[in-house]
Amino acid sequence: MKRTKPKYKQIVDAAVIVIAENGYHQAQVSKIAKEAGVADGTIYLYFKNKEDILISVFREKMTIFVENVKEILTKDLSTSEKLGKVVENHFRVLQDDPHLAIVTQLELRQSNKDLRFQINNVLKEYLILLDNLLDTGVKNEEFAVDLDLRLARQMLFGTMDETITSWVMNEQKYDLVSLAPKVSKMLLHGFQQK
Amino acid sequence: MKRTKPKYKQIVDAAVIVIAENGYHQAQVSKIAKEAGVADGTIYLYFKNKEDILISVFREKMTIFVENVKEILTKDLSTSEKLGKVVENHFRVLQDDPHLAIVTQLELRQSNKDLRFQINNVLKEYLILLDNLLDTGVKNEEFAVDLDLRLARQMLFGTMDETITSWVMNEQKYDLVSLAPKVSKMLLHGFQQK
Amino acid sequence: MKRTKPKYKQIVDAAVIVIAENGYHQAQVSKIAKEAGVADGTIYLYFKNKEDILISVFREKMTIFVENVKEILTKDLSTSEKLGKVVENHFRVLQDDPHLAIVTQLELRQSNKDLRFQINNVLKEYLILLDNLLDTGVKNEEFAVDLDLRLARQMLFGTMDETITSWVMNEQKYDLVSLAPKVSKMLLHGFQQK
Amino acid sequence: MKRTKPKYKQIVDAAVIVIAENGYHQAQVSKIAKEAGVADGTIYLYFKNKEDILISVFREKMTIFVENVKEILTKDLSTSEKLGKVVENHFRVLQDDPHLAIVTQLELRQSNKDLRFQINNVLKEYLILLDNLLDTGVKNEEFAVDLDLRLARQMLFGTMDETITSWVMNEQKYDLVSLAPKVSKMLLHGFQQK
DNA sequence: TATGAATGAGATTTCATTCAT
DNA sequence: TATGAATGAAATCTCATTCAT
Repeated sequence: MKRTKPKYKQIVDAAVIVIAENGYHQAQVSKIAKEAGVADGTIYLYFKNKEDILISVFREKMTIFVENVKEILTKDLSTSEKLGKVVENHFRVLQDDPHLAIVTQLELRQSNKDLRFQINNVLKEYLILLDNLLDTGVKNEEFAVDLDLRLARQMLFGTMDETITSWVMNEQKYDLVSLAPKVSKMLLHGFQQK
Repeated sequence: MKRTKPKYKQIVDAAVIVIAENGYHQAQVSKIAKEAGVADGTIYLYFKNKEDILISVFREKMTIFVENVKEILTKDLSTSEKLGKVVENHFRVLQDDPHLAIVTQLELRQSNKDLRFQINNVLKEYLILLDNLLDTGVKNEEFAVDLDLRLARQMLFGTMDETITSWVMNEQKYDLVSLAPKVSKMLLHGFQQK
Repeated sequence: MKRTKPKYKQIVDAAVIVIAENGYHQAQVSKIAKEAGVADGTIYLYFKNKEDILISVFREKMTIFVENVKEILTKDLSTSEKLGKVVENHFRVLQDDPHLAIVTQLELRQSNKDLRFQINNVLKEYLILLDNLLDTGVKNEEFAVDLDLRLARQMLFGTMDETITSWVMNEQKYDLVSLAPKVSKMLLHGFQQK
Repeated sequence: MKRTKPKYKQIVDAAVIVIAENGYHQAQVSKIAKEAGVADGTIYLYFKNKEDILISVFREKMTIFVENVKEILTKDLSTSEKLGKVVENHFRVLQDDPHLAIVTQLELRQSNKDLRFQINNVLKEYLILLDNLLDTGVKNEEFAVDLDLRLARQMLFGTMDETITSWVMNEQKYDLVSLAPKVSKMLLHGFQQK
């Protein structure tokens, strides 16, 4: 279960491609192995089972979101500006990796409850960062003092998620990132409630 | 493929129960048949295949949402007030039918891409009503004139959806309907953008 | 799990043939199904899993031994004569069904500990009958009064088992049943210990 | 394929431990290698394949039995007394090495027919010694003149084997060696048939 | 000699769907 | 209409063995 060796990364990347191109239920281990250029059995030197591959895909890729957002949060910007950057980042990461967008928005949701539970655990770290951001906005009075943090975060995440899913289901035909400012603007107005 | 005979409804209702109680992947046709009190083969006199049962579940239940929203839209209320009623209705219908909430928010999402595309088609009628509502709000200047209708609707639906999913994943432990006013308030501020 | 329908018996009989001809580890479910003239899946309408087929083979066939011995025990014969008949019966049943002999003496012993534990449970009924026979012989003073029943039964069963296994490993080349009198005679002398 | 180097013995001993503790089917080559403190690949410098390890286990351990029996046969004792010593030796060797008892009586019997045929070949040397002993007993008229040597040996070995297997399956809870005199006595009466 | 990462063949079981009755 | 026994395709994972170092 070495998570640093290049072969580990090879397999994770192969999994994203195979799932995106074949769909969750047609992403057999043998297909992933072939795409990664290894034998079927080799997969099991790096992953406990198939579910472990999928959760790893999500964990590895989620890192990008989390790292980026962490960096944004350290910047010398207003909370509103930071929120704008967060939305833009979320859209950009997925627009830049169309395979990943399909996997996170459509395919990985077909997983069973167990796997989704694990995915949610990974997601939690990201959601906490969003919570922190919103909390800061309330504290420094950029957002309404009586803002319900949980609802606000659900609005933030739900809006981004639905926007991206629609974009993916429309076959990524339009430019997602360019919608970020409008989305941020609406969300900010919602949070400001002056 | 008679959709009026009582047995048709029996099977749809059985499907909701079986899926809610066993989960999507454990909802075998034979279980649904047993719950409905018919033989496995009988299912296929009323439904083309398993997918057809699931899409029917969604279609039948969606009717409630659509009927309620249509009625709300005919009322003599401001667009903002109507939007509040729509959010409350969405929350109330699912709070009143916990099985249905589990099925729509968690279980049916595990279906494959094909089925989800079909579900989205059924959903479209509901989304169009939301679009109409938002459009009216823009036209009568309750909402910002430059509101991007599609994004606004994605924010509206995405927020409601994420809020309900969180509630279901928290085992429906708190009162969902009582959150509706706060959610509406945030959304309205977002749409007004004065 | 119908154990009376003809298909159940068909599958058990097919299993004996397939195991005898291919060996335990080459007796795939699909081979058994083919030999029985049913689809692979049909097996699972009658058996919980593969292990259940194998234990059923043993249980069904063991019945013959048990029935025969029970009948012998009711006869109006001396204990020594009954013991002779028991040995002869044991040899005859296996000589008459060469496939079964291979399965019980060689193939089924390759099963894992779990299955062997279950097989031993089935065997126990037969061993108890042997115990009863020996006990009667002690009580009516045909056998030594200080005979250790457990050891005596282990000698009885162990001798029969080893004799048959040797015969099977010699490809059943000689007449097994004709050896029964000599075997009984030795055993009886052992038990009598005058 | 050096059978003298210490690593060869290391591996054989490791195999006995691993099989006894994990069972035949859970005794993977990698486990044996680990227990022996060598790399998986190293095994194949000393053994042709896995089967070769197992047969070697049997061959190495069988030596103890054979040596002991050979020594007994040279002693200045009656055939009956020698037979008593042989039974006692057989019981004692296995009682003194509980791992070995489990391996020979339960685990190695799960091997496939091929391996068991090879094991029987190794066993043959031991069985020939038993044959010789019995033959001497006939020649010097301690045993019945018309004793069927093969059957007598099958009774001797089968009885010992069944007795030990029962003891192992009863988790070696009672003293096996102390049963030897009773077992010998029964066998001797069987062979004497006066 | 020794290593251990990589290989890849192979089989049980599930379950949507059919069809003879 | 209704039944339910029968079908059969399809995929994860293990582990003995190899071979480059």
